[in-house]
Amino acid sequence: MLLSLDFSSKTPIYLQIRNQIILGIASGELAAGEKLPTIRALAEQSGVNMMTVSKAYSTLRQDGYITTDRRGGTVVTGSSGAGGLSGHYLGALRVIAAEARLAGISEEAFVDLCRGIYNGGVDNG
Amino acid sequence: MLLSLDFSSKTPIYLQIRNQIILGIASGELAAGEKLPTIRALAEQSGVNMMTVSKAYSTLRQDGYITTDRRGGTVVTGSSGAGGLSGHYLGALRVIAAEARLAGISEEAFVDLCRGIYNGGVDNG
Amino acid sequence: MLLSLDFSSKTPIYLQIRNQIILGIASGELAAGEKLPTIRALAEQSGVNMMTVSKAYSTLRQDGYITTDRRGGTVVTGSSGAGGLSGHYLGALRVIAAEARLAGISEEAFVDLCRGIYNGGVDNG
Amino acid sequence: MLLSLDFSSKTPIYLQIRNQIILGIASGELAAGEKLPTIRALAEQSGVNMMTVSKAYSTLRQDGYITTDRRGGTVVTGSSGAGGLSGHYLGALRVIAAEARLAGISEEAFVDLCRGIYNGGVDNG
DNA sequence: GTGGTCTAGACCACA
DNA sequence: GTGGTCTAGACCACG
Repeated sequence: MLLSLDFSSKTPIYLQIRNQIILGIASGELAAGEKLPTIRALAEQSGVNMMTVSKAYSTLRQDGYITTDRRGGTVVTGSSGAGGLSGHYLGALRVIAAEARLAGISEEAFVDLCRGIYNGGVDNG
Repeated sequence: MLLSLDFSSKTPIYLQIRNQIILGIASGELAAGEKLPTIRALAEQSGVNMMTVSKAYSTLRQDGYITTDRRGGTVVTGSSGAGGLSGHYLGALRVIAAEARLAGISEEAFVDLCRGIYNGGVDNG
Repeated sequence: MLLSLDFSSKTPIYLQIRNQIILGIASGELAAGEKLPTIRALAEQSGVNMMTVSKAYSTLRQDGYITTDRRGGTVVTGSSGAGGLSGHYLGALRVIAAEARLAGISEEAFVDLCRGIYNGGVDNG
Repeated sequence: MLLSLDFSSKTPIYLQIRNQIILGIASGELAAGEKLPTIRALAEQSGVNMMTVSKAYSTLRQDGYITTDRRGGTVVTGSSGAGGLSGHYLGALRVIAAEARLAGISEEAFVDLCRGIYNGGVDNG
């Protein structure tokens, strides 16, 4: 599991870490029960501060994607407890769909794109 | 075209304005050629700073959704110049799809959701 | 609204801030809609770091006690969205009740204590 | 007396052990004079480090709930030496009551809850 | 001027 | 050795 961070991106680093870990879990690259690197290790390996990684882990923990065992170590849970997409994501989807429409993407093309992405296709992170 | 802004939202106000205008265009509520309110008018009506509206209009202009003619009028173009979704949106879609998967949403449910949203269903903005 | 922090306490400073603000809201000292001090102001006034106050505000925001208006300022919401006490608090109550029993406090004395505290009595923070 | 420990809980393991033993004493499951398992036995049975159990026993001993005789046996005392709730617990109660208020729990509901918990009701540990 | 984010250190409780 | 917490600075997006 290697992270590729864009330090000049507008999305905060801790969110980039969070997102890539979620993608890793969804793609199966990170199996449920698997141990994540320690905060220190991931921070050094990625060239960011411990607290940044810590914040990423905190949000993942809050959303139920990972749990930290007090005896040391952070482990992948495998699924959020939620039963549906949050309203925030629905709003984002709505805007994306609108932009797609205006960019001339047909309904079928858009739906195919969504299906492909759901199945892990459409490479590059 | 009434804007509903959430001042306690995590998304910046100027982006909320931008997004809602894009949604308005995509839904047909704002027709191509239609004139948008002046910055001052929209700012007053919405209770936000003029700079904020200005920034929203700027990004819309940059993306080709609106144009400003010499006399200062702002009109809807009707479609972005882009031929596809920007990489930023692809990344967002990828994360949304991953979260959906982990929330237990099946491929078909997700695709149906995307189709519904593309067609303007799934209410509330 | 003055905070009294115990820097040698075992409970983290950000939690002490959080707790005292919750107590302030419940006691009515902080009315719903009232503006809280800025992070910087509270940090300086209390002699702690900005990030510590920031963390306190973040947790309060997550629990629905306050909201931050993007136009600047943090405002008291007045009530958490929750409908009941979290399991964590139930566990804590259980231990407290057990300790009270073993300390020789009778059922009525304990219940009276709880009632008094609910009504804001039993002074000192 | 079986311990159920949550290694992903925010409360330290040694405190979970301590709390459950106190609950056991208060509920009568652990009678005064009864012998507790050795540190080693409890550690092995629970899958935690001996140091952790040792720390739990130490705090219990400090608070007067158990005593250790010369031969190493640890027995239940049956009541803390204290005559009232410690200030720490009063503070915790105050916060819990405030949160309950803000969560919309009425005085009577809260008092009933406290009474029920004092009497050992409201299941699950 | 506001909050959000990040850094480079540091200390401490826990196990 | 692990995560949690804190500090004293700093930069940036937003409004």
